[in-house]
Amino acid sequence: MVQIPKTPASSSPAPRSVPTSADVARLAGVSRATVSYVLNNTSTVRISEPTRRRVREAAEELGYVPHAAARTLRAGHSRLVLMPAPAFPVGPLYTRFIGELQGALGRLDYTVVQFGTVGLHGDDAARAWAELRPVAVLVAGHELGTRGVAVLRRSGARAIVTFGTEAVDGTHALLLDHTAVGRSAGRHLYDVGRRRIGVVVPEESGLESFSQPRLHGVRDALADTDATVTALPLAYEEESAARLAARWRGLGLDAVFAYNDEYAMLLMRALQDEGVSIPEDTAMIGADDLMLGRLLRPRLSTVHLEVPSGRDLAELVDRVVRAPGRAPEQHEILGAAVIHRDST
Amino acid sequence: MVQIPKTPASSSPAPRSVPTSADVARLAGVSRATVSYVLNNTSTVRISEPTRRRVREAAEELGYVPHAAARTLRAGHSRLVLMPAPAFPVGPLYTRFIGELQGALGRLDYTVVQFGTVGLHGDDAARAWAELRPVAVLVAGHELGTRGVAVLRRSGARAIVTFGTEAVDGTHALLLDHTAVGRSAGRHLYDVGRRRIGVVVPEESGLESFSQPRLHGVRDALADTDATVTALPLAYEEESAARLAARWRGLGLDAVFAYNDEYAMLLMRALQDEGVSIPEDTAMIGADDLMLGRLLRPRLSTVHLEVPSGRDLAELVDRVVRAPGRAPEQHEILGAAVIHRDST
DNA sequence: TTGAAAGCGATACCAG
DNA sequence: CTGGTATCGCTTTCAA
Repeated sequence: MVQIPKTPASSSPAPRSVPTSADVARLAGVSRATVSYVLNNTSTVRISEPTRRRVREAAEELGYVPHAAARTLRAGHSRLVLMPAPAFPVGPLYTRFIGELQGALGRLDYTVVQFGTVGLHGDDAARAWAELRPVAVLVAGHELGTRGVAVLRRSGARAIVTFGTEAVDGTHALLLDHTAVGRSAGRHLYDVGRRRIGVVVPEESGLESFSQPRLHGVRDALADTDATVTALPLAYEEESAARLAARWRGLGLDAVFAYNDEYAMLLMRALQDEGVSIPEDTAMIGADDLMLGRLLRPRLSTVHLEVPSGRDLAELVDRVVRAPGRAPEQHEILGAAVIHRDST
Repeated sequence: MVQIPKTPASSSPAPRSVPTSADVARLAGVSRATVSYVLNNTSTVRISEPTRRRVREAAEELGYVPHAAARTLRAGHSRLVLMPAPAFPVGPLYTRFIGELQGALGRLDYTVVQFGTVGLHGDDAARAWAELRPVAVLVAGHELGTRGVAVLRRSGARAIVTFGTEAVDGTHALLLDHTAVGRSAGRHLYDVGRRRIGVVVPEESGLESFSQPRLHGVRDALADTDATVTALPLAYEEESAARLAARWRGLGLDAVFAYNDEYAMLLMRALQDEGVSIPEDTAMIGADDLMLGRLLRPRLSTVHLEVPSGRDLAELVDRVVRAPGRAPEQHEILGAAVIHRDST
């Protein structure tokens, strides 16, 4: 790591103690109850305008900030919507989705928080989340067992929304059926006349839940045809791609679905370095519709994923929180559309 | 958005009420105090082994999960380390950093949480964070004014660590001096014999705090030379790059620092499509040392950023939390090293 | 070695 | 319209 010289700067100000609503009440000359009424705009009770002003001014002057833990304790539940922080680099798609979700839920007065999950797994993770008594949890289905769901439910979570390839019992499930991605890719390659089709399967761990369904989707799409499907393990490194490219002609493939655009770029480079021409010798399609696909030559065909907007999910969460008795729903939310460019 | 058909599934289990430590005590036949002692491994008090077991079994059987809010309220502070969730796509570098940080702080028994910040700014954001009474806050310096710092301090935050281009008063500052990146790039281009140097400045908002220092760094490095520096506004879109490439020959540049590897890829493509050859006509260098740079042809020279590991930062946070009286420190943490490949 | 009880801060009854 | 006050779940003294 980079050197860290130590440079003392200005000294910190005297850390006065944290003002509470009692302090505000004292300064405003009212009771704590009144402070609470005013600051929460409680409508069931009428407070005179001068009193309101005095309270607000006192709060302002003291720099009063309500104590979320106290409120949570009293209320029995927080306004926290918990989701795990992603453990891998996320693309613009996901970032935008999260941003929308947070914005929308924020407007509905929830607090969205991404929980650091490194080192915690299964039921331990569920317990750690439950300690915060979140009102809702959004989580990948495979991170949550039946026990985890029970723990969260019992700890007061009103909405548990899972996403992944299969529904988790007792939760609202958003099904991301990646076989659809593979099916689209497979069908497209078949339609452009290819019959010996390779499918890149990343060797990086953590990607299996995407890569396997994508592979199976291709198999699915080509099951009743004369086409063959070959799985091609590939690590996200130049050497791995070079090795695969070196034995490419021996494989006798005329098309490849490269898992996604990034793996496609890696493999395209290696193949071109080997003198394999795309799309003439081998057609190639990626997935995710990243900018970089448009910057490759030939321009990369890709499978564009359609996911719901963060706003839609926010609405679902709010609906479930407010009607917690509702039976869990399952939503198929992953759409796939081929974007045909020059590489196929 | 994708269609969402509704498919009811199994009904949810009976939502029993949340077990508290009192329930555990009752089941184990001990007092609540004893439960607390056992579950927290309090060392100042000795509990018999059989009692410990009874308590633990009771907790297990009830699925007891402690209530973080109650604990926080009692303790006067949480173990929460708060940082804003990034509002833009982050690369592998940042993801790894966050992962390490969370892991390391988790091992020190802190809970790292990324706070959804969309729609909140300045003092409002600081107040929202303060409500959670975090023990530490990690935040980009420009998101936090003097008032924000005061609010957080007063609400009990023991460590406030800012990162950014300049120190924020009253906080421990991690200085990410991006001028160093520009300086490295500028010096390198000069060293390989280039004199008319362009610097890409992204038009996307939110990137100014990186792009401006990088630009100034180049100016800095070339201040006392015969080289010229030209700022080149560029949006991350193909058309914008095409427009820039179209007037490239008129600009008469023999080198360009492309802000980072992604903008470099965008511009390289556009220039090559215009028939500008790299590095002969124009040398190009990126930054961030992404995988994609190695996949371009020519392979992209780049500025590799050296940032501290998440572990180092975790250690700093822990140290500051435990010795809150300490004067704020300023650390220069950004190292920059040129990786010379084929594009310069 | 264990238990009783105070109290953290905010809220929502119920009296006045 | 406003003020006491009990309450949420947990930790931690102090007594037994």
